[in-house]
Amino acid sequence: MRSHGMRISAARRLVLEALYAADTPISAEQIADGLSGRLPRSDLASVYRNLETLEQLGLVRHCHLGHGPGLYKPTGAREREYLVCDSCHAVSAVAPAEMAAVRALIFERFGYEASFTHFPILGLCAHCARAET
Amino acid sequence: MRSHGMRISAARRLVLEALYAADTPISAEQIADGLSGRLPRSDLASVYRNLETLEQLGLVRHCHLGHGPGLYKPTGAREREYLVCDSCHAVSAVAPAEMAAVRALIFERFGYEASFTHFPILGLCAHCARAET
DNA sequence: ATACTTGCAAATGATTTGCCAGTGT
DNA sequence: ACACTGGCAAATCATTTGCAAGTAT
Repeated sequence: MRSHGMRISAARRLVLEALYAADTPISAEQIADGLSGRLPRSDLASVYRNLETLEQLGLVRHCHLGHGPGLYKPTGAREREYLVCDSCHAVSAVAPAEMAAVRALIFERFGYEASFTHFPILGLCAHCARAET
Repeated sequence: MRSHGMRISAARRLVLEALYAADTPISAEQIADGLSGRLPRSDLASVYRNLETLEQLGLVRHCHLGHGPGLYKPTGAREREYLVCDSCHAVSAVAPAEMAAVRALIFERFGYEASFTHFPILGLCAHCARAET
């Protein structure tokens, strides 16, 4: 982080601590709220500014799993691809390896190097598909 | 439309005309602007209200192809699934049949009945992948 | 006649920007 | 010292809601 000419401040550290403390992607507001009291709160505008900076450095990414606010997560080993149910809105996070065959097929058919880390695959989950009929 | 107990008004007709006149999904604002003068303009709030009503009746759908506003399109025969390039933001619209194998593989692996009509498949298109190196 | 609709204004939610005081290096 | 940051307020963008006046049936 310092290696990018970036300074280390309390607010900055808190953003990263919140992201690493959470086990799912979280919103800027959750970070500013200190994860409901588990960490000190900080200013929402600064959180957004820091998230943007950290994202440009490649330390953070965000995704959109539905119609709510953007959700942020740290980059690195824990990378996940998402499936979200249209009906019950349940989120399934899978390791990229599990998605390899799907990505390969998309590449073969369309020439796209796809990833489902930003936008999820939307669809009916098995449970809701059964319930629909 | 009338069959759902819905009244036919000028504003309502304009929303549908705009959607059918466009050959790609368009934003509520483009509709309210009368497609840059090609149709009469109308009130943005009413456009949103009508889009919501029409969507509940299943006559209209919306999608999110990137970070801009939601984009609306009429339902029916012209249904398309989308791929969007992360780098150049080009949008490819493909007929559902072309995506059948991908959807089948996702179903087999994850039990999801996926569709890429609301959120697109994001990835690097062939051209940008080559350029990135 | 009556309930559904519109248009305008104001509210809301998410995110960004301006500015000046504070602080890391 | 100096440029980089934080906090607070205000601006912006997309969308929703309240309400009085207008209109389809």
